[in-house]
Amino acid sequence: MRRDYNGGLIAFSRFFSFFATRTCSPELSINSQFRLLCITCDSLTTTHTFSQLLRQCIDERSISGIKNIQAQMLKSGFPVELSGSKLVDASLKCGEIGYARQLFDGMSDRHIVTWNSLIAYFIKHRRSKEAVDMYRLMITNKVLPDEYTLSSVFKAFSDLSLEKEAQRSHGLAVILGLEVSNVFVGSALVDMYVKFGKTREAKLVLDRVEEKDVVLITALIVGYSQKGEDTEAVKAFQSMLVEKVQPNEYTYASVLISCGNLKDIGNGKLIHGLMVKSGFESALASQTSLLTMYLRCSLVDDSLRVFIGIKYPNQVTWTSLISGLVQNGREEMALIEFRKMMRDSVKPNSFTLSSALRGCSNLAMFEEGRQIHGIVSKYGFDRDKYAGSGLIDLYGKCGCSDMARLVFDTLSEVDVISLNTMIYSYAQNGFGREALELFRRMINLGLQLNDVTVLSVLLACNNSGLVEEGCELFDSFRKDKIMLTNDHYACMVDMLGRAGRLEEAEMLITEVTNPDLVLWRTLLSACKVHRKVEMAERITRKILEIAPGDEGTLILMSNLYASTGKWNRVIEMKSKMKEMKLKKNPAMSWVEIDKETHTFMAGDLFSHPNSEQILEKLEELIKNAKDLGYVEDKSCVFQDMEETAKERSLHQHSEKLAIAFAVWRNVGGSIRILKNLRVCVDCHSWIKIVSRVIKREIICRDSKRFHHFRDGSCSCGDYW
DNA sequence: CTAGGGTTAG
Repeated sequence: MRRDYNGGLIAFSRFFSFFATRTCSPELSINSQFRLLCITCDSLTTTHTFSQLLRQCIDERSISGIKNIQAQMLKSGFPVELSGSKLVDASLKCGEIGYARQLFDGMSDRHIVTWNSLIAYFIKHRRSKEAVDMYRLMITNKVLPDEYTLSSVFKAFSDLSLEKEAQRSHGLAVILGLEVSNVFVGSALVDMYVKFGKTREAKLVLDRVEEKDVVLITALIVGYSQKGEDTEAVKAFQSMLVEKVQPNEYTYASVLISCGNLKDIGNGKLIHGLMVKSGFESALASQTSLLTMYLRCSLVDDSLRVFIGIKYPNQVTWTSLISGLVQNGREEMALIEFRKMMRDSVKPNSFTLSSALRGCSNLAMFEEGRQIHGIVSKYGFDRDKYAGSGLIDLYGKCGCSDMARLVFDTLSEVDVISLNTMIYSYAQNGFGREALELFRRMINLGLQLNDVTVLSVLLACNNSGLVEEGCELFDSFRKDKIMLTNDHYACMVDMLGRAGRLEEAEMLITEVTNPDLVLWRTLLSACKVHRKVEMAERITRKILEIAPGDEGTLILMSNLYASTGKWNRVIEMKSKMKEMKLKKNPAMSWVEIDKETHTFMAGDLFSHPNSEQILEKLEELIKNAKDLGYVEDKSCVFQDMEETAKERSLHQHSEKLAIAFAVWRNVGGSIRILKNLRVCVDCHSWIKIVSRVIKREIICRDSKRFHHFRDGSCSCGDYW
């Protein structure tokens, strides 16, 4: 019966639609068309007439058309309440919220659709506060929300963190039975609880929804994925397949991120296959997630293959690629891709910039980094905390803590991470007092410190010889029951060890439940500094029990024996290393000149195209230094050889070659050197004197910290 | 005439 009625209505409106398109011509104004139609139709069909005309107004975005129609309705005595919601809807679609609101306010009796349209409009334009206000007004007007109202208003609650009110409305959805019966309401609820971080609640809602669909389940997977409950995300995806719900591009986009987080390449590849099979391989967001997944699993080649297949990568895609490459130690390539992105006129955002900056700072590429700083300013991210932290990190790792501080002071919002980065910059560069002052400021601001904070302050004390302060802080951290990791202990062992308090350092290790290799090696290197052969041998036995033939340990012992003249033992160590087929990491230095990075290896005098000039300049610098009192320190040579050969080997250290090259190229400003190992005592005293000779600052970042050589002295105070 | 889910970061 009812179906017949509906069918009749549909047939009628089809007929009318035909009529309307014939009657309405673009030459006539909406006004005259309306009059025309009124003449040809009786009042019963007027509602349908309106629909046709309004649709045309929407197509033409003509708010005046809508106003005309309303005027005609009034004139012909047609009650506005009957068609009010259509007028409101048309106004909203023309982007005229003001007029829609005016209409709404003028109505004495409002249909629920009117309320829903307005709420939906506010949600769509992220005007959550107004959406909630409208919802509240609806309740006070005793209008009962329906499935449309509820499925949109929940987003506003999560946006505004209105948990209490959200719960009350959830209760309403339960009472109305909509939580179970309407999957739109269910998904909105799941999404809301997910945004509140309550995946458990979200799952409970999902379980109650009768007919689960792809959106509902995806909303939960997204929740798990974003909260780091990645195993749950993958499980939910699998059970979705079991229940024969087809995943779509949104689903793939989120579950793949979880596979990446888990480094679960097995499932990752499986899902990749599924994605191709179901035809979602060309959806950009899924492709981006796929790219991210391969990068997180360190499968750089696979990720590049995915990237090549992407026709129009957007900002997010590029950012994912650039940050992933940096994470995999492929900084140079990351920066090339960054340039390509800029060339393709894809705008960078703060994520992109902070990743590109991190690429620069890892390689201490000062010039390149400064150019990116220019881009940061150009796009207005100077005060942004993400881009800002990248800049602070860059300047810190290039030895300019002053510039890092300048950036830090312009940030619009200071948080734990930007503070950590700044403290760490000071720490690396040996500005312990400044680091501690910032740390105190952080405490005063009431910010919750984390493990990076702890490491940064301890490192600051360590690098500035503030042993007492360091111990006090460490004790206070222990007292405050702050989670201390092996890294924190290693820092303390290093600090105490360097200060010659070896027994205390060893005591500290016994406190650690699961001491790792690094911890013992740190102690061992302290033994080396203080030439405590017996203790070193005891520690070595301990290490070799955990890790037989550990490379670092054998090298350290070999060097210790060398510096105490026990050459027989040195040979013993070396043969042991040969047996294990271990080779020492070659010592390398890098220097960036005119945005080009030059690499130097210790003892390698010929591979650089300008070796001749470099050696000439080096000889000159050594002579100049000797005139001012430089004498080779042969304790830095760990091989038994003739005295002159020892001198020669010292002269071929990679940092000396790099500095000679930079001086020869006559670079302006400070000379910046990056080293993979730590700077030796001989080079350290040589560079000090050279900095006076050439009247130029030399900044050397070794594997552990910075040395600023200026006018014959070093910022580390000869303590490193 | 009104409704639900995604990808990048220090």
